[in-house]
Amino acid sequence: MHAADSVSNMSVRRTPPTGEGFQHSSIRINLENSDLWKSFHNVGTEMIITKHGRRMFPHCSVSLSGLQPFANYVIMVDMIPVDGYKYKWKKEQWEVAGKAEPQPPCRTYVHPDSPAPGSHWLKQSLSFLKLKLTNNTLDQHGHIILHSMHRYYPRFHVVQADSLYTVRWGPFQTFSFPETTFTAVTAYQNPKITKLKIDHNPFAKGFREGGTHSHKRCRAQGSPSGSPSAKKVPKPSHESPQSLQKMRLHTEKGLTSTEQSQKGPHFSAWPPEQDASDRLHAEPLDMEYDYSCEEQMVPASLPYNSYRSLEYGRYPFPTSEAEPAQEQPTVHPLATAEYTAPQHPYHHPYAYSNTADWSQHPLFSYTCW
DNA sequence: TCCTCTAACACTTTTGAATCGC
DNA sequence: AGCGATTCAAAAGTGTTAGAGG
Repeated sequence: MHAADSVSNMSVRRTPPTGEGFQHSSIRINLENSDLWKSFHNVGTEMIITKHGRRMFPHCSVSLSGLQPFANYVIMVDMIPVDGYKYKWKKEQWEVAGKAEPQPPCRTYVHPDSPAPGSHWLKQSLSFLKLKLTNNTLDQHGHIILHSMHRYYPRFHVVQADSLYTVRWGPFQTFSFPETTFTAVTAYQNPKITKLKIDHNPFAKGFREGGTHSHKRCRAQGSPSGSPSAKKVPKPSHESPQSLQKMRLHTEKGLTSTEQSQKGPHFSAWPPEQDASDRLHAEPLDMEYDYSCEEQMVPASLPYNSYRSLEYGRYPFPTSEAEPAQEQPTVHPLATAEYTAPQHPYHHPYAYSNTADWSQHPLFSYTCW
């Protein structure tokens, strides 16, 4: 594993630059194992989802900086559909197979250490190893529910809050990484992904190293991925420190997708807004390219809005929340004038009356409660 | 026929309790 | 008595496969 030496870094352009209500204005988030993610992304990351829940591999691991040491934070992750399509694996590539299924209940995984002071989060990287994905829409274990053959990306939320119950009042920031996009599957489709997983995932050693029944069986039956002594996949040449440094950090707060696309070529591909035909294959992350991570605004998650907008509409934002942040330092940043996406109004779920309701909200599931 | 999903399999890793020594 | 290191068994996790089901 090369987690420590590979970091995808993300900075946050805070708005406004001053104001006590935005104390975490310099929050930065790094994807710890970004090299591994990129290796998978270059092939077309697939994540197994099962009825009882399956961990992600690679798993989400990030490090934070810029937090206030004595302020409490809650760190959360949810999964956002990349687009409105479902896919199928055909002739060694992904093809669009129609419109996406209606979105399952949206759940958020809360990091088990939450809430914790900034000093705690700054000490070491955060691992979301225990986050599990399921295709069971009736799941009661709090796993994140996804549709098979659909594409998603994880979204990280850093919320300044003293408890899970005050999260809804805390200012928060949202981050995502382009290389973490994946296709949810119930069985691996791309043999290259299988090979990568076997090479990197310690739990798959039994399949990597020879001598086991499974391997002999796989090999005897000509499984394309069942090679017990699978060769180590050479590290992509683009993983040099120099190329990593080229990954300019960029976050755009309060930009519409159109505005984002005008900021640079990489924004046309992230957040995922492009035509599905552009994404049929794995999207190699060209390191020479100014590929970057940006803050993925919660309300700007357009692919999800068709599903969520109705829900948000049920919980109108208090009028006072829409005041400029400078005047109301404690107001939610997404409700500030800086947030210019009126066509996709984001309403903080003030009106959620219980955790069951919250669990259906992207930021308020009971996953880890 | 094709595609997707599930359960079982054999193996490794992780976890936590028990034990030991200082 | 308290603490840390070590050991060991159980639990949890892995990808592959055959077969079921739509």
